Order: sequence, then C-alpha cells, then structure tokens
Amino acid sequence: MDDRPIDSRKERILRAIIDDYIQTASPVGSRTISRKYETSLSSATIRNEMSDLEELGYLAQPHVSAGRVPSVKAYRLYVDRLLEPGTVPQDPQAKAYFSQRVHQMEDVITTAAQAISEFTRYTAVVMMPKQLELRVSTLQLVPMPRGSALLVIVTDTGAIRDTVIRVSEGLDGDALYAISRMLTEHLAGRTLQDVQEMLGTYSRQMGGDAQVLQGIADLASQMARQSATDTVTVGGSHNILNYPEYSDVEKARAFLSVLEEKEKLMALLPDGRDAFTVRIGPEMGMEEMDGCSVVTASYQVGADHNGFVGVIGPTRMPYGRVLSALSAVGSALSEMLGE
Amino acid sequence: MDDRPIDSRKERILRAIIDDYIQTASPVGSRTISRKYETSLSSATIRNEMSDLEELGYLAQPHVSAGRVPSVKAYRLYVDRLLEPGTVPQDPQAKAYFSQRVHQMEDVITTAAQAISEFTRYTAVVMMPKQLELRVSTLQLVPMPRGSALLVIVTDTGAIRDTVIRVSEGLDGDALYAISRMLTEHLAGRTLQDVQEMLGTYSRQMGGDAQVLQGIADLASQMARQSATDTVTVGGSHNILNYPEYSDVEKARAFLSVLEEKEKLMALLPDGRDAFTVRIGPEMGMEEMDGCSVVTASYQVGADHNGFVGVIGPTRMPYGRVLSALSAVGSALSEMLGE
DNA sequence: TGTTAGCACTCTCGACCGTTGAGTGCTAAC
DNA sequence: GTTAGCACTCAACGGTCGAGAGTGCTAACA
Repeated sequence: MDDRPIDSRKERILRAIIDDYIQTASPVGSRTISRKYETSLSSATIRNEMSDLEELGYLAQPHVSAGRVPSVKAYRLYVDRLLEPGTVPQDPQAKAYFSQRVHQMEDVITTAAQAISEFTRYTAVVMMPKQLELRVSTLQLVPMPRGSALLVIVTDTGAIRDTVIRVSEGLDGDALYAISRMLTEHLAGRTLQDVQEMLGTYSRQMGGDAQVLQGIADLASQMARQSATDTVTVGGSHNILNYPEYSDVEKARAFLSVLEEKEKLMALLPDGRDAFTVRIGPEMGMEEMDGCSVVTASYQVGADHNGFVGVIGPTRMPYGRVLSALSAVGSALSEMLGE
Repeated sequence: MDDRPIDSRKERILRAIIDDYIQTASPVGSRTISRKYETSLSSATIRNEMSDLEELGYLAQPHVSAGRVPSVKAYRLYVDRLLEPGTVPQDPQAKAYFSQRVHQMEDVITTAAQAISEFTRYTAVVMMPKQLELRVSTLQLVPMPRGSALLVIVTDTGAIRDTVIRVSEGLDGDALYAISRMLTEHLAGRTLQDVQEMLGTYSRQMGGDAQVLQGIADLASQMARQSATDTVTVGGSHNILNYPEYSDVEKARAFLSVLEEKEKLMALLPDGRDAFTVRIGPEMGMEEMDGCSVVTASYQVGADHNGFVGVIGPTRMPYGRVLSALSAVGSALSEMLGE
C-alpha cells in the first residue's frame, strides 16, 4: 500500500467524504463535496482528487458509477487526527446523562453500559479493571443454619468474596470466631497465591478441620481466578440494528453472538493502557467484526488499576462525538470508584 | 368467536397443519396434508375441512391462493393437548447437555440460560425464585481496612448479602465481634421488615454507633427489595435471528429491546405456580411480542420457593420438544439448588 | 351424505425488460 | 492547475409476463 503523505487539500476532501459518509451511509459523489464542503472547487477538480485518493488506497468505489466510500486506511487517518493529544474534550451532556442514572453503587458498571448505549445509540461495553496480587486482609466465618458457615475473605483493596462451607455441627458462633481470629492472624497480608500454598502447612496445626481449610483454599483460588479475568458488561446490544449496515440479518446475528461469548468479546478490547483507542474493522482480526469499530476510553481506579468504557458500532461512526461521551463517562466512573 | 368443539378428524388435520407449519414456516396447502399426513383422504376433502376450520377461527389465509396458517386459537388447542397432565416427558439429552456445562455453583443460573438457548436454539430465560418473609439468622461485622467494616446478613434460607459501612476507627476485630453478637442476639429470627422497624428502638441502647445501625437498616431494606424482585437471566438472545419471522430487522430490534428491559421482560413471565405454561403471542398483551410464545417450566427450591426456566421464540415452535427440554433442565436445577 | 375429480380463478413470486439518474473518466479549453 | 462538457456505466425502480401453488365450486360417484 502506498504511504506517501497527502497534501492538505486532499486531506480536507477526504475528511469531507468521511464526514458525509458517516451521516448518510451511502457513497459520496464529487458533486456533493463540491456543493456542501468545498464550494470553491468544481466537481471536476474534486473528481481528480478523488481519483488520486482512490489510487492511494483511501477511497473505494462499490461500483463504477457510485460515489466513493472511505477505506479502513482513510478512517485510520481520520481517527489518528482526532486522537492527537489533548483533542478529546469531555461531553458534559453524556456525563450528566450518566450521573442522573446512577442510583446504587453496586451496579454502576451496568448503569454505565446502559447509559452509554442509550446516549450514543450504539452498543456499549464497560470493563472493570483486573486486580492482580490481592492480599488477604481479614478472613471470617459467619455461622449459618445446619452445620454450615459462610466464609468471607476481605482483601486489602476492599474486594470481598464469600462461599458457604460445611463445618462440624458442634461449632457455635464463638468457636467460629476463634477460628477466624487464628486464621486471620496467620494469613493476613499474604497474597491469594500464598494462601493456597500455605494451607498444607497449617492443616496440621488446625487439628483436623480440613473442611474449613479446603473451603479457604477453594475460595482463594476462585478469587484469584476471578480477579485476574476482568468483568465486562454489555449494554444496548440491540442498537446495532439501528444501522443500515446491519440490516442483513446474518451479519447482525454474527455480531450479537460475539457479544455473548465472553472470550471473543474480550479479544475485541484493547490490552494496553492508552487513554483512548480506536480499532477499526479488519484491524481486530475477527471476521464477524469486519464492518465494526471499537472505541474505548480508559478510566483509573486507585493508583494503577484501569478499566475501559467503550462503544462497538459500525465503522461509519461519529468518532469525535463517541470519544467525547466515553471520555466523560470514564472520568465520572473514576470519580465514583476512586473513593 | 365460535367455540363449538371440533370432531376428531378436524383436529387431526389441524394438528397436521400446525406440525407442518412449525417445520416449514410457510402456509400449508391441502395437497401437502393429503400426501404427507392424511394419505387416505384426497386434497379436496382436506380442502373442505380446512375451509370449515377457517370459519371456526383456527386457520387463516395470508392471501387467497396461499395455504393456511394456524391462528392463535389453533396453537392454544394444540398446546393445551400437550399440557394435559402427565404428558410432558423429560428430555434426557437436554439434562445431560446442561449438567455437563455446570462447573461452578455460583453461576448455575447463567449456565442454565446458556445451555437451554444452545440446546433449543431459542432465546432462554431463567428466573430465580422470589423469596418473601426472609428471617435474619446471623448478622456479622467483618473488619476491613481504613475504618470500614463489612456487614454480612445471613438469612434462615441461607441467602447472604453484604455491604460495606463505615465504623469508628477505634473498633478492632474483637469489638466488632462483640457488637455482632449483640446484634445477632437481638435481631435473629426477625423478618427483614421487622429489622428495619426495630432499629429506631435499639439506637438508644446501642449508645451512639448510629452508622452501624443505619448500615443495617439500609442493607435489610435492600435485601428485602431484592429478594422481592426476582432475578432473571437471559441467554442466547441472538437466536431469534435464526427464524425467518424475525428477518425483519425492525421486529428483531423490538424483540431484543424487550429482553433488555427488566420490567417488560418480567411481564412476559407467568406469575402463577403452574408446572408448565405456554403463553402465545397476543395473550401476553405486548405488541412487540405478538409473533412470539413464551414457554416455561417451574422448578422448586426448598419447600415453597419456585422459579422458572423458559424459552422465548416464534409462535411457530416445537412446543413438545421445548417443554421436554425445559422440564429436564428445571428438575436438574431443583436437584442442584435443593441441597 | 360424504368424498372426490376436474376446472376456472386468484394471487405471489421471480425473471426480464426499458428507463432514469447519479456519478465517473476523459478531453479540450481556459 | 482548473473547469465545462460529454459519452459512458451501472444500480435502482417500475412494469409486464408467465409459472406455480392453492383455492372454491360444481358435478359425479359411493
């Protein structure tokens, strides 16, 4: 592919074509550009430029007498300009829209996904940050009916997980508390990995309540596993059907299937820690998503955990608007979760 | 509408029409029935019967030279036969399919929804039972970093909920345990409603730690609220796009939107406690769902809590097969959750 | 009285056009 | 380098037509 830089007039024209195509979803002709965007140039001139742009790989023609359609390369150029440092403003309306809808902290993530999808009218994804190296802060057994107890592990970051385990019928609340104290004393400050490894050592000292130890080991490994795989929520998946590029049912089906498969979905999301990313169709290397783009903005929680808010929609997407909305919701999330 | 009973031959023909229509999704002609189902009758005879059935409201004609299509009334008759007591067998394949996929107890519900949707190739819904009148069994504060504590409430049914509350910095693990003991002593055996009401009374005795009491009140009310609204999970929503009746994108969009709105979704589910229900299109009184049916099977957890597994798909659905699959998964769920 | 063959009729669907209009590339003039 | 003009291409639209499916009706038959 030809990578010579293009002059500023070509770029202006290219941008105009993309803008128009984003609005209309149909191939853009030279006359449209000459009348709506570059009024000082005739359609013939535009035509020459468009012909050049096509040769350079920025435009494509669905068929000879249709207008031009931007290529992936064109979108790339377009969004790279948008992503130049400091050029993504926050959309205050998006922020307000989101803030109004958050009522319960427990489901901020879900709410964020819904708010983004409603606001942008695209499909939204929100990802909670991975947390590695969690350390146990407290470990406690809470009595439950019928010889069970609830094992609760709290980590230094405040993450909580619990599971029900069986214990000897004889153990009452006080006995369980005593065990909890001892366990906490031994295990506090250790990472979840450590805890799993150490349990062999302690089983002797504990004098037999292997059930409890097994429960702890299981829960610790589960927590470690869960905290290492990010949690991701999707909102407004039906929104894709708003767009003519997905009026083909087969395409829509493929799209929706990807959203329901966690693994594939994760593969769409960026793995770096860029403030913003835009991944355009084929760049993602997943056939079902060829007509799509994924736009994300990262948000910070605490010192070094970061998650993403994102939008998945057709490649023809008002990237500027979407980025601003994501930026706003992302920063709102940072504030809320940062406490 | 005419409600005279129809004779057995008419019914056989009607059933044949429905069966054929379920397979092919296209209007059924008299000749098809005469050749594939009622080989002893000529197409002309079938034609006469079909004409009668149309007059009785069981069949409709999309246009004059098309075949007949079953009406809602016809489906009703058809499924009522299927639902006659003792006529829904369990599908062992469905049970196996589901059982193989369950690994972690925490997400049985999600797994069930996925398994059902994959197995039947329809959209699945699974509902956890409502639990009213929950009584507190244990109440415990678990120390957390930085002046917080985790408040855990366990109910007699084994339901667990927790929330983070702020406590005076001075309180260590032992102090929190002492408070937990006292709280449990006072509140054990009370319903969640009681707990909320009683908190006023105890605030005096507690000598000031209003934060803790407030936390309990909040959590109790939240638990009460959550346990009163059922949790429902959807799986395989994209499956609807497999069926030609939803190749119209607008219809598909409406369908998917309903699934994403909890309230509308709940309205589709039955509120009784029947072992099986089939609700056909217009019977649900929701325009978007006119071309759909909702089939559910209930499953029991404990003495008197029951939830549902269900399938949402086009009215033209192999009800027998779907019911058997649901029945199997439902009973598997009962076993798993019954412990 | 119920069943059936035969036939005319209706209506959808797909194929096959000509027409229209948008848009292009090329040429020649400015 | 820009632009007007023109011939050319091609998708989209609309109309026509024949084929095929299916019906209702009639008349004959058991």
